[in-house]
Amino acid sequence: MNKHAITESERGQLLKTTLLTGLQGRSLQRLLDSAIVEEREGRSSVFRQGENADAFYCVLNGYVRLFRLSREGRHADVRICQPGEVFAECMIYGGDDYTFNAQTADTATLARFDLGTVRRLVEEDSNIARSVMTCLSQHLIDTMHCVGSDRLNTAPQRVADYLLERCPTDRGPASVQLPFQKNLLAGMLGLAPEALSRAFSTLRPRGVTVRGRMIQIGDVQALREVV
Amino acid sequence: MNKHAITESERGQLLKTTLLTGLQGRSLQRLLDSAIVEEREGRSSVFRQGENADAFYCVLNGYVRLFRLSREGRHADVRICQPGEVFAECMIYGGDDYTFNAQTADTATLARFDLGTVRRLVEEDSNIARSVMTCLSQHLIDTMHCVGSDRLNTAPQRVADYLLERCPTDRGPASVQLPFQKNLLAGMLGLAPEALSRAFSTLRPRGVTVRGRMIQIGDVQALREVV
DNA sequence: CGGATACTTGAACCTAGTCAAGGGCTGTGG
DNA sequence: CCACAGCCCTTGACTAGGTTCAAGTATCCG
Repeated sequence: MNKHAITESERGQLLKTTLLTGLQGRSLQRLLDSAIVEEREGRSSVFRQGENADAFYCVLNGYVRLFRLSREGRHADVRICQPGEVFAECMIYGGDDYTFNAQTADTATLARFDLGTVRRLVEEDSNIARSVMTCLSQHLIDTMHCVGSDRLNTAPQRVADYLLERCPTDRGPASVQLPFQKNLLAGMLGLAPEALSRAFSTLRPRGVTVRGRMIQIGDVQALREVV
Repeated sequence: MNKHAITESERGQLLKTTLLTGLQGRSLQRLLDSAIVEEREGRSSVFRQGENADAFYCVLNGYVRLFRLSREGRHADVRICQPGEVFAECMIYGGDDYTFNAQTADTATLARFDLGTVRRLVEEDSNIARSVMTCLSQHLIDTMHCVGSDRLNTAPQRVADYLLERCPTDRGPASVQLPFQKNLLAGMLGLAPEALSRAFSTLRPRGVTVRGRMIQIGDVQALREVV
């Protein structure tokens, strides 16, 4: 792992993230100054469940899986973090130890924020506090949505949802380019890779064709009926 | 529904909640002053998904189901809120509309906090901001835990988890009194009521006996093996 | 071109949901 | 005090959806 201060281009990427996008001026500068950039290999552990929490992160490049392990060693993804997303910011005010594991999926670039430092900034600067609250709120809403979706929707419905959310158009044909391996998409939707494959097969009669990471949708309207 | 200002005994209950427990003095007083108490019938809707969000709540008495509906009308609980718990505080900084439904399970007493008022308090008072962040963080952690648990554990494992968390002892026999109907417990664990019944049956050979809301555990150690 | 990795497909199994019927508790009214 | 109605919970039978294991195919990368 390679650590360094923030470069100009990384600064640009950070500005687009949920955490920093509402900030300006001095607040922005203070938070940026507290970050360190880490280059990481694929499948490197960022932190483990039960470890003492000392930092949270923002993904600049690549993907990070947040997951839990059962005692028999089975593994379930809880969230897949994409570039621009923040994770483990719940540890700022959420207890001493990480409650899940984080691992890079591929080579990834992360901005690391020290928890102690950010706690101090949050106390002093209400703009930063607001950014953290916005971030937490959005994650909570998304995660509650995930619970509901897991409990209500079948695999093909979840896949259709995912495609429709990323669909540029409302009607007619469209295509969606997956930004990562199907493996990650499966984890994101709470499915085994095989189940994802089968879900795509189920959607084929509805006009969904898959070639590698490129998904063609015959008719967006028709796909909406599946959900 | 019956609305009124906070009585002395309700004030005492509120002080024990996640939101207020870290506050004192002026911060506490300001937040308390902004609340209104509502007495509600069983199965009364507190708010609906898609409605404009204008308040969040704290449960003083009774239980509240947070749930989502599928388009075919099926229903999935996302969280069951108990006395002392706050819900929908994610709407303070989380978007304009409620993203789920809230309904009382039985007659319930709720403290209602106006979102606009609390937003102002949060901006002005960093203690209140910290309380909100703590609350959001804990909910996010709990909800992520829920996703992981849904994806990793079977029904009997989830039931065993629930019992063990509420178990007064580490070893030997114990008993747990359910604070509500099994119906609610089923929703909390993401199960149909029938599945909860069957889960209890599965645990019977492991020394778990059920009579009404009273659950007897023969040996806590043995039950831990199930998980 | 070769090897590794990711993806797909098939088959057997298993968990949980659904529908339907029966048991048990509670509260009400005769 | 007993009978009955209503509700909640349990149980059974069936079904659908997903997991697991295993084998085969495609794809990527050296």
